[in-house]
Amino acid sequence: MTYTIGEMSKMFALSIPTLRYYDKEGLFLDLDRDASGNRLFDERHVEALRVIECLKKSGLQIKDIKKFMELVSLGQETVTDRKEMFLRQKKDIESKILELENALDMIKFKCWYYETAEKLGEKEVKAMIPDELPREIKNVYEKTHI
Amino acid sequence: MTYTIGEMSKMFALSIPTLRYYDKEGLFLDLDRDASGNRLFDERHVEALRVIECLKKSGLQIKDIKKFMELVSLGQETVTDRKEMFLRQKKDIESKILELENALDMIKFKCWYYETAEKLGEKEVKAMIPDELPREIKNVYEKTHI
DNA sequence: TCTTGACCTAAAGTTAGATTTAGGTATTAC
DNA sequence: GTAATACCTAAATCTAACTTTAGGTCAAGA
Repeated sequence: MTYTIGEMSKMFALSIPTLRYYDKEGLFLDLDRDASGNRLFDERHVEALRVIECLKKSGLQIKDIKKFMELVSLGQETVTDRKEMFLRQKKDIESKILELENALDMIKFKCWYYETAEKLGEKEVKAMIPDELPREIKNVYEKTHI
Repeated sequence: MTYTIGEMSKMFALSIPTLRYYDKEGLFLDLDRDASGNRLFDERHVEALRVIECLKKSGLQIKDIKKFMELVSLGQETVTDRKEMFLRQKKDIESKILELENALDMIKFKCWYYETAEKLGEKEVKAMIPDELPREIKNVYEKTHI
């Protein structure tokens, strides 16, 4: 079963030029062409693209994803390198999640701040900081302010 | 209490040119200068920078952060707009966290895959997919494959 | 006095990740 | 036979967010 670039584009909601660009950057291994030169993607490329999307989300650059693909193409002897790359990426993404959770705390504080400012006015909310905050809000406030 | 650009730079681990760039882009309200033209930051700018860092993490562009700062400068009448911006940002960051958690599932699968491939060889691991995976791994595999 | 360090500006350069443009081929539908 | 559709390439352009460069001011210390 093979897929055209248009089918891949729909499957992953990525533009056709983006897929060509990924190909040019060396992200697809063993990407064959049909008689007229059109790319023929298959299940391996579908899986590759799943991994690419996930590595991109976790903050890896395209050139580093390419390096990973090169390791894949070298076969069994690079299994340990690849494992180590994913272990690094795991740590990386875990710390990204923590960072976002901190940002979320600040945002929750600001949501409370503006909801209260709508009712009482900004001056009054400011006067509540930091001692007269509701317990819940005091918590997130302290997490985000030293 | 005021701070020089160098002090702010250390406080937030941002380069001095970056702080000047943020200033040029209009991210700092009421940023005064001393007699020789040096920027004089104060507590308001410290708090602004905390918010800027957090909005940047949550994916907002500098021009949108600027728009928010413009709302702040318009005072009480924009409180509702600002509240709505933070509510949107809250949703946004929550979905970013979910996305990262999905990516993490894929990465956990790949960590298992390569750990097992180290022991048994890649061919053997591939043969275990999808029916003979350990329960835990089958779980994350299924979450990331259709 | 002079030099060191911290600041300033405007403008050019950089990088990643695409997107756009311009021109061309191959297949199918009418 | 021609028009629409889906693909192709190479090269130029774009955007965001900085960073670098080049040249200058100002105050303190040796």
